[in-house]
Formats: sequence, structure tokens, C-alpha cells
Amino acid sequence: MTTNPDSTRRVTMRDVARAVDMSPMTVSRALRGDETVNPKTRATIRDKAAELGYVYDTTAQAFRTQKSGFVAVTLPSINNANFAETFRGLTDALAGSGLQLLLGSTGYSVEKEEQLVGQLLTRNPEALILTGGHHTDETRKLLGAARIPVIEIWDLPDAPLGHVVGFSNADAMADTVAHLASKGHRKLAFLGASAVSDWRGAARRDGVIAAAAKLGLPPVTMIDAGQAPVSMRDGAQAVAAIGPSIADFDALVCVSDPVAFGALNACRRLGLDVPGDLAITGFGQFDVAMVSHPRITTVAVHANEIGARAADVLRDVFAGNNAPQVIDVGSEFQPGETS
Amino acid sequence: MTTNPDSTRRVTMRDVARAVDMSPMTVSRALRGDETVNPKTRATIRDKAAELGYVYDTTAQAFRTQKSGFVAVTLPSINNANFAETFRGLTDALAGSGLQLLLGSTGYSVEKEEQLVGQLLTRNPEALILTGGHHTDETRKLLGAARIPVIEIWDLPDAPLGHVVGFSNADAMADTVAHLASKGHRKLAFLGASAVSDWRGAARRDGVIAAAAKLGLPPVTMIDAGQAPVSMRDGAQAVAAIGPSIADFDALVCVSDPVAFGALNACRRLGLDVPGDLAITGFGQFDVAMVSHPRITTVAVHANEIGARAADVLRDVFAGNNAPQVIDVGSEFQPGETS
DNA sequence: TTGAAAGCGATACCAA
DNA sequence: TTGGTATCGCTTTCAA
Repeated sequence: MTTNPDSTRRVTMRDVARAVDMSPMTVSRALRGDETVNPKTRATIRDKAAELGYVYDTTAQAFRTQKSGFVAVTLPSINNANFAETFRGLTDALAGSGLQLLLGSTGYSVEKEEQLVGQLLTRNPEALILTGGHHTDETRKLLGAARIPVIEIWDLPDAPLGHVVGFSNADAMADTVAHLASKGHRKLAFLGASAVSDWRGAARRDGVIAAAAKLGLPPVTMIDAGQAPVSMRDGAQAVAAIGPSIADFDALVCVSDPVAFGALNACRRLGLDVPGDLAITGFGQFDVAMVSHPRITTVAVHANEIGARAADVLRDVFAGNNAPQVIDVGSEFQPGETS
Repeated sequence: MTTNPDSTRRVTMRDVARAVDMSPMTVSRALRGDETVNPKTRATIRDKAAELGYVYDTTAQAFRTQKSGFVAVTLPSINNANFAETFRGLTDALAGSGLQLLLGSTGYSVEKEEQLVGQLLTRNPEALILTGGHHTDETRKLLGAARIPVIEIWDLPDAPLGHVVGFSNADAMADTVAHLASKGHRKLAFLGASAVSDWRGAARRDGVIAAAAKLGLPPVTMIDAGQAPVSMRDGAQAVAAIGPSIADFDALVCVSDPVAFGALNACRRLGLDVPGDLAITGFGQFDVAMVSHPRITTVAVHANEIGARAADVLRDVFAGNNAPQVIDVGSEFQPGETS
């Protein structure tokens, strides 16, 4: 390893250039694999760069080219298998593209999202991927001014900001309700987050209400599991708080599989039989629903595909194809052993 | 909203300066809230900046000051409640510090980690937080050359790269094994990932073997649940593949709670009683362990605290306190209903 | 196939 | 309290 003259200063292309007696410009081309540079020269430069411990400065590149190489992504929570899968789908699809994901978490709050978007925009992302279709006016203003492609995911908003890759959370519940009705269940309860904080959860709730009404079932009872994000524990606590009279309902439709799992295990502790005394359904096809004995009736979503398709949209847009796309990845009802 | 002369060009401090008839330097100071700028001037500049839709360019700042404002973090997987909690602990503790996290996922592979570290370093992070204490030689070389603070988390490496915030995965298993032995269980099996890919899992395995030997128990049988990351499904499949003879063991020590949950439910499907026929233990105090009926015996880790303490270390280091710190956050055995 | 000059937008430093 | 000048490392553009 060669020591550079001033040990505190970083090694730049200029240093490499001096070492091989070439111009920085040629070094720049060589390191990027430019074909116009003599192969032998390229090899020499590569070797010398490695020897000097040269590290490419993406910040300088981003500054010069006015392209950050970042794609900003907001997720409600990273501690959620489905959102994590979407992130992985994005990451995998973007690998090798030179684009790097800049992740922020909104904690299911549109106000936090607004703050986060402001912060992310100062990094000059080349595109922005937002989970959900609900935003504050200020967020919409920021995005309008930013003039970069925006993709909303996990929803099908009425008035998209740009592109969309998602599915209808409301429609997704129709099959679940139809299934329950076909089994003779009439008295339904919905267990989900209280506030307007979780818009996708609220959409599912509305979907259940609409589907029940359409099938002529009595009004659906709402059970409050607390503020989003609602967890396994929240589901279990809500049922435990109600006690054995939870079985006065025929079926408990839960906003997500973790909540359903909590409810299922709370029922067990109460000595209730699922689905004998009470049917339970979830949403999202989380691992816990599939592994649980009994297996939880759920709705499969295509979390990884949402990420992958969003990456496709990005590729299109960066290739100059700016027509707004709306991609519905759908969802599928998955009968289990709890209904 | 005022239109700027060339609508495709971004609004810069110079534009704001011209608009208020001041120098860019004063605008820079004003926007950063520099006290030496006349309060009235500051207000004027702020207003005009907002009016022009000025967005601060962090890339340019990062370039000029040679400080990126990034802290790079590698996690084995983001789809893991404990790692996600650590990330959240970091995020929360760093909020308002002006530092932004740059997240990368290694997929439990040190080779992928090496690649990722190389990529992250081109963004000039001011510090690097690595999950785990095992790295390739090339990774160590890269880190040495980068001359930035490094924190290894979730482990207590023998030869740390810099700072450490973690706990001993091996020691954490001693209480679990002692508990099982005290209940009269002698024939133990360990269910975890096969390869060397999951070093923390391997440390737990070694911890079980060592603790069993120390207590005079017969050799521990290893059961292979496949490549890391091992999931609920892997745990369930491993037990299903073995069948009822799994109950020839007294206790099944699992590398994590999700694996234990999978094993528990597979046992149920086999008609086995847990803990009557077989005791089961997990690791990590995941929600699923606490909500499950029966509750799974586990080990509580301080995932959020790891993140928070790592942020403390960063603050210290940036304040000039460079002495290497090793912080052991420990772990606690949590008896449940499966043992 | 290679090089010289200019400039991306902000701020450190020195001056007034 | 404010301003002028130089500069961070790289790449675009034009020239040789």
C-alpha cells in the first residue's frame, strides 16, 4: 500500500492521474469502463487506482451531473413483512441499475410523511415512491414542485399523483365476506385500527361494510384495536377485553393476519373453539397465518410484485416513457381453517 | 408563485440572493438560521425563498463540506422484527441530528455485505454500522481505508473493528439450557440454519452445546432447518419431515421464536402435546412468542436499545470522543408455557 | 485515443 | 452585519 502525501486528504482521480501520468479526464473515462480508452491504459489506471486505495466519490458525481442516483421510498413501517417484501422486490429489481434506495418510515402518519418527504427531497432523489394514496396538501405541493416521477403503491387512489402500483383494499374484502356468508355467518364484526391513521385498514373496513350490505347481512360491528399499527398483541387484547361474549358474533373479520392471530389465540385462552364458536379471518397472507394451526383464512397480496412492478415503472420513466401508469396487482382470497 | 427565468433550471441560493438584492453568502447564512444575520433580513430571505419554491440542495452541501450527513447501516434482513426495531431505535435517536440513515440489506451473506459496504462507502457516509462481527478480509480492508467510525452491533466480536453495541449470543443460551435441565430434560436437539451463513445463529448453537456439556447432558443433536434466514415455515417443515419421532427428544431448542413457532404448530398437527411430549424454546422475544397460546419460552433481546445506544456512540464520536466503546446490552431468559 | 477548461451549488475563509 | 473569492471532485463540452 502506497502512502499518499497528505494522509488526511482523500485520494482523488487527480491523484490517480498524476500517478499514471495521464489526465484526470482519462482516469474518469477509464474507471467508468469507457470503450474509447485504450484497454492497456484502462488496466494500468484500474490497477493504480486500486493500489492507491481510490474510492469513487458518488457525492461529487451526483453534484456534477445533477443526478443523485437515489430513489426515495416511504413505508408506513419497516417492521411489517409485507412492506419489507415490497422493499426487497424494489431492491432486487433495481440491483445493478446504479440506483440506490433511500428509505424513510412514516409511522402511518401523513404528517410524518410530509416531514419525511421534505427531508428526502433535499437529497435530490430521481423519483419518489410513496406507500398509500393519502397525503397532506403540503406534501402534494412539495411533490408538484419537485418535478420528479412519483409512484403511489399499495393503493389505487382516485386522483393519483403520478403512477400507481397497488390494489383495491376495499374490493379485496368482498370475497372474504362472500365466503363467510356462504358458510351461514351473518353477524360480522370487524377488528381494526381506530383512527383514520391507517388508510389502507380503513379501506378494508369500508369494503367489509359495503360487501355485507350488498349481501343483505345485518350491520357490521366495529371493534377498536387501538392506534395503527395494530399488532398481534392489540388483536389479542381487544378480544380478551371483550371476553367470551365475542362468540355472540358469527365471524370476526380482522384488518390483518397478525391481528387475526392475536384474536385467535385470545379465543383459545377463553376456551372458545375456532371456527366452531367463532370464525376468524385475516389479511395479507403473512407467514403466521399459513403456519398457524389452525391455518388462518386470509387474503394473499403481492407485496414483492408491487416492488418489482414499481421498479419496472421507474425503468420506463427513465427511458423517457412518461405516460402515467396504473398497475393493479390484485389480491386473492385464501380459505384457511379458521372459517 | 413566481416563475423563474428558465423553468427547467432549479432555484438556487443565487436566485434567492438576486431576488432580495443580497449576496448568496448572506442567503446561505440566513437559511441556516445564522444569528449574525439581521433578523429582518433573515425573515425577508426566508419568505422569498419559500415564494420562489427554493429547495435546499443537500448534495451540494455534502460536496462542499465533505460531510454527507449519512450514516450507513447494514442489516441481515429488514423483514425481521428485531432488526427492524434496532433500525427504529437508531432512526428515533438520530431524529433532529441532521443525520440520515442509508440502509442496506446483506441477506445474511458476508460476500453480499462486502459488496454493499463498497457501494455505501461511495456515498461518503460519516459512520458505518454493521450488524454482526464476521466480515470478509476485503470488507475489513475497505473499512480500514475509509477512516470513518465503525460500530458492530448484535454481537460481541473478539477483535472489534471499532465500537461495539451487542450481546453474547452464545452466553444468552446458557439460561435456556439450565432451565431445561432443571425441568429434567436431558435429550436436547437444536433446530437452526445449516450453513455458516448465520453467524449469530451459529453462536447460539455453540452456546447450547457448551452449556449442555457443562451440565453433563448428553450431546445435543443438530437439526438442519435450511439456509438462513430460517423462517416459521422452515421450522414447521423440519419438524413435519421428522414426524412423531421428534418426541424422542425431551426438548427442542430453536434458533429463533419464528422457528420455534413453526415447530410448535407442526407438533400440534402431529397431535403432540407441548410441553408434555416435547419442550420447545425460542429466541428473540418476538410478538408471536408472547401472543401464542401456549406462550413460547424465549430470550428477550434489547433490539431497540441496540439502535439507541449505537446512536449514543455516534454522538460521542462526533463530539470528538474516539475511545473505542464496547457496550453489552445483555439479554434475559423468559420462561413461557412451552417448557 | 487523449486532454484543457468550465462549472454544478454550496460554504470556509478572509475582508470590509 | 454583509460580501468577494476560491474551492470541494467529477464530468460535459469542445478541441487536438
